[in-house]
Amino acid sequence: MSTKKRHRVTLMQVAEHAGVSRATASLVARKSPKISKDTREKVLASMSELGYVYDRVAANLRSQTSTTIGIIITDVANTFYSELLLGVHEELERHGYTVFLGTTFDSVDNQERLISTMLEHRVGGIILCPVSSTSTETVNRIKTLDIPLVLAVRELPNLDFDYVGLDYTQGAQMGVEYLIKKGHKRIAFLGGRPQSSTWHQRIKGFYQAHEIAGLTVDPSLIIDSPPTREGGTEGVKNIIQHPNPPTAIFCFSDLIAFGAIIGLRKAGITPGEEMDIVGFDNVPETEISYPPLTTISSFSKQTGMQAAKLLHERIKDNQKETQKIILKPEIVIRD
Amino acid sequence: MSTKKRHRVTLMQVAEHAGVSRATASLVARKSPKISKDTREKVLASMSELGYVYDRVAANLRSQTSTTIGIIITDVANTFYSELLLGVHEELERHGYTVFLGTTFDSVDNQERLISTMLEHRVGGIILCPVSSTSTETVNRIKTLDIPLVLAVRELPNLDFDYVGLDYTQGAQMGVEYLIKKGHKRIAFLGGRPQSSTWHQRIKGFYQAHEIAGLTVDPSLIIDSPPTREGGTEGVKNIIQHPNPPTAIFCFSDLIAFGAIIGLRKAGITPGEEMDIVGFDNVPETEISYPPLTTISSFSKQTGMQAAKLLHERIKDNQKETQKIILKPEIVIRD
DNA sequence: AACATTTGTTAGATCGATCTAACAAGGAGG
DNA sequence: CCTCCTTGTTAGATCGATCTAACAAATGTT
Repeated sequence: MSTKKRHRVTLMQVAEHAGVSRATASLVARKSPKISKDTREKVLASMSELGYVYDRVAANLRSQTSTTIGIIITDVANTFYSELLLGVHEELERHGYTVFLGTTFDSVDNQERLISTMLEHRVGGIILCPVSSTSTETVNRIKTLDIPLVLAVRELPNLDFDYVGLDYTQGAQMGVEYLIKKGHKRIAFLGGRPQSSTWHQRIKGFYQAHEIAGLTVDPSLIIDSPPTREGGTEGVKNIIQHPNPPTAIFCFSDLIAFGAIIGLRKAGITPGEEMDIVGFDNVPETEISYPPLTTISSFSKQTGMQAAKLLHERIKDNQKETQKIILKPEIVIRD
Repeated sequence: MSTKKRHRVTLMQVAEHAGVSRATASLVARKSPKISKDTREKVLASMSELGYVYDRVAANLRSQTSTTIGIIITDVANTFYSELLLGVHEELERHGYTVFLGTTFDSVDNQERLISTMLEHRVGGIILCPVSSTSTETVNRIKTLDIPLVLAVRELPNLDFDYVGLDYTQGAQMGVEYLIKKGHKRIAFLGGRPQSSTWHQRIKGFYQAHEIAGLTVDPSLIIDSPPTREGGTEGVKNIIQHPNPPTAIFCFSDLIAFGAIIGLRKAGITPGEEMDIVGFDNVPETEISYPPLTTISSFSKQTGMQAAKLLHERIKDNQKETQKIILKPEIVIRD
C-alpha cells in the first residue's frame, strides 16, 4: 500500500549545481519567459546532468492545483465503457491531465471508496458513471468540496450537474419500431435493473413504440436481469419457457443480446430466424457477431469525449451554468 | 491543465477544533494505537463535523511514499488489454493502490510522455506493456530512479526486469499444429509487426509446427500488418490475391482474425469453409463471432493479475531477484 | 544627472501533511 | 522519596516545490 523511495534529485540540488537560487530553477522548470537564455541553459544542463525529475505532486500541493482527474466507470471489460474511457482519455490527455481510473462493478460501496480515494488524491475533477442507486449525499460530498463533477451515461434526478448521455427513450423506441415494422406483435424486453434511470428511459421508449403502433405490452414479457452477458443468458430462459413466447426480443444492451444469443442456441433456437433480436449500444463486437446484430448506436466514445470536454470547461470555470448533452441515437440495421 | 482549488479543511484546523495538536490529529488520521480512546473520538468528531478530507498527496510527499501505481497499455478498446487492465486493477486496488492509466497506441513518443508524467506524479511503481521498439534508455530511466517496474506481454531482450507473458512460441505452434492436423498444407501467417518480440516468438512456433510435420513454410505467405482489426482486413487482401493462395490462416491475434473474417466476406469467400482461420488471445468476442473462432487462449486477465502481484512484491522489496512468469497457452477449439 | 521603469533573480514563508525527539503525567519498584 | 518505565501528546523541522515581495542591474525618460 505504500512505498519507501530513495531521495530524488530536487530543484534545490539543481539550483546549487547551476549556481542559482531555487526560485530561479523553479522558474526554468516552469518555462517562465522571465529567465534569461544564459541562466535557462545553465539550469537545463544541470537538470539533465543530475537526472532531475519534476515533482508535480509537490508543485501541485504548493500551488493548490491539480493535474489529475478521476474517471469512474462500471466495468472496463465491457466495451461500452472501455470505448467511453477511450474517449475521455484521449480528450483529457490532450489537455495535459493524467487519469485515475476506478471501476465500480455497479457496487455502491466500491463507488463510495473510489470517490474517497480520488478526493484524497486531490483530483482536479471527476467523471462519474454513477451506479444504479447512487445517493444524493455521495455526489453532494464532491460538490461541497468544490470539485468539478460531470455525470455520464446515467443521470441523477433533480441534481444540478453537467451530464452527457443519450436519448435512451428515443433509442428504445426506434429499436422496437423496427421490430414492429418487420411484423412482430409480441416483443420481449430483456435485461437491466429497474432501479436505474437508463432502464426506465428504455422501457418508456418500449411502451411508446407499442402505443404508436396500437399494440399493447404484455408485462410478463419484461424480464430484468444483471446487465452482463451472463445476465442475458440467464434471463432469456424466462422467455424460452414463457407459455406464450414472443417472436422478438429487444435487449437492454448488446451485452445482454450476446448473452441471449448464447442462451437461445443452447436451447436449440436459432437467433435471427426463430427469434428476432435487437441490441443497444453498438459495441464493436456487433460487427463480427452472428447473426449480425441490429442495434441502437449509443456513441460511447462520443459520450466520453463530450464528458471530458464538459469537465475541462468546468475546471476552467466552476461557476458557469451546468450543461446537459443528450446525444441522438441511431439504429444500425444488420440483416 | 491545472485547477485552482478552494482551501481544504486541514489537519491543523481539525486539531484546533478538537483542542489537540497537529501531530495528534495526524496520528488519529493514521489510526495510531498510541492515541487514547477519548482524544481519538474527540478528533474524529471534529473531522466529520468540519468535513475533513485526508490529503494523501501531502502525506505522501512528507513521508516519501506513494499510494499510486501506473499501468501503461497499448489500447483500452482492445479487449485483450482491457481484460489485462481489469486483472491489474482488481489486484492492486485490493492492496490500496490507486491506478494511473496510460495508453500508448503503440507509439514510442506517447510511451515516453506517459512514463515521464507518471514519474512526475510520484507513482510507486509501473506496469508497462512496452511498445514494439522500446529503447533500453526508456526503461533504464525508470530503473535509475529506483521505481519498481514490471513488464507485461512484451519482453525486452537482455534486460533484467520482472516480466509476465505467455509462451507465444508454443501457442503459435499449437495453433498451426491444429490446422495441419485438419489437413492443411499451405498456411498463411497474418498480422503483427516484425519488430516486436511477440511476433518473433509466434513466427518461431509457426515454423516449428511446419518442421515437425515435415512441411516447408512459404515466406510469401507471411503477411505483416498493424495489429488492429483494420490491419487484418487490409492484410488479408494480400492473401486473397496471392497467385497460389493458402487454405488456412493463422492470425497474430483475434483482432486480426476478426478483421480477416470481414475482409474475406467482402471478397466473397466464406471464412471457416473456404478458408480456415485460427486466432490468438481468446478475447471474449470469440464466443459470439461467426464462424466461431478457434483460438489460442493467452489469459490476459491472468497476465494482469500476475503482473500486479509481481509489482506489489517488488514495491515491498526492490532488492529481490527478478522473476519471469511465462503462462502456458491453451487452444480453444470451436468448430 | 536624476529618477522611473523594466528585467532578471532571490530570500523567506508556505502548501498540508509526517517525522523526530523531547516532554509531562502516572504507575511500579526499590 | 527518588528513579525508571510506560503511555500519550506535542513543538519544530521537514518533504519538494511555489508564491510573495523585495532587490540589484540595466534600460529608458525627462
